[in-house]
Amino acid sequence: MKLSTKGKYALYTMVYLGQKAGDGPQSLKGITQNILLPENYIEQLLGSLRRAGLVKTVRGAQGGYELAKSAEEITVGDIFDATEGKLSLSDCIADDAVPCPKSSSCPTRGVWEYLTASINKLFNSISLKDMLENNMKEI
Amino acid sequence: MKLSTKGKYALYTMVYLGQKAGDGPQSLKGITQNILLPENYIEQLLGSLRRAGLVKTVRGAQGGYELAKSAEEITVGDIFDATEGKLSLSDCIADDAVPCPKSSSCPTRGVWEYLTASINKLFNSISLKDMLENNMKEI
DNA sequence: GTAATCCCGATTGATTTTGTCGGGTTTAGG
DNA sequence: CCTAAACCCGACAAAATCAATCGGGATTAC
Repeated sequence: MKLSTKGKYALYTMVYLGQKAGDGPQSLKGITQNILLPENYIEQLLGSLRRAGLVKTVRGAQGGYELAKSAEEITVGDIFDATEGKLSLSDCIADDAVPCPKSSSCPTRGVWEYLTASINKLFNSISLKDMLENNMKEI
Repeated sequence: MKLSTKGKYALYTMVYLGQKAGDGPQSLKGITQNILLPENYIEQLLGSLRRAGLVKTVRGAQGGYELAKSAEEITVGDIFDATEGKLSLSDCIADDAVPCPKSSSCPTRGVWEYLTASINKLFNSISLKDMLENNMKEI
């Protein structure tokens, strides 16, 4: 079980924007020169983050990206959802899943639901602020 | 973020073997006719489960697969580890990772460690017995 | 007007996933 | 001993996904 690089890169990007919060919009070029990741790829991720309402953009010259809300209001779960798509351990409980014919009797269904809920709760319990302050130990 | 079908199929298979515990070895053909998954593919997964010490096999005619230990002693984490490989949200903290040059200052490192530990704990907290008895609610 | 910058869809190469296949080995039962 | 049932295993292949790359369009500060 792995996370794709999207979630990982998006987290790096958001941490960087968090560090620069209040300093005005950060250009894509500036961001990627700092976090050392492919410019065009990060651009795509920033698009997802924008559409999810996590960053806002200023277009045109001197434009760039910045956090759309405070670091307390953004969670790891928000960032993963925006870039990796909703957590889905088993299709049978995904939002758009066709109902499985044996769903009522399936002995693993409860497990998927429980695991999905637990992991989502975990992801949503960590804010960008926690990361910036390196608060992981006490959570 | 998704689990591959390996972990999912392996869970189905193990639940089936748990239901048949005590009834002697179950043939691959019998297993897959019940859980309705591709025979040759499940065979591969059973190989991984065997090498991980979760199932044991009886070779030759009338042979088959059965749990190698009691359902209490097998966890979801064991099954996922055996079939999907160790949980790895970020390479930088994997066992075989080359140490990242900026590891000490990386603000996301703590997050990966915390998330990985939490999810592993979650996976290890659910036994095959819990699944068989549908005990998820109370965990 | 122009350069800086974001926006976005299409395409591509690499990798991983999800199987399939063929033959080898083991063993119960007659 | 023979045979059929069954596991074992490595190689192969199709499909899907990932990780970018690219080219051009739209917006705006100066």
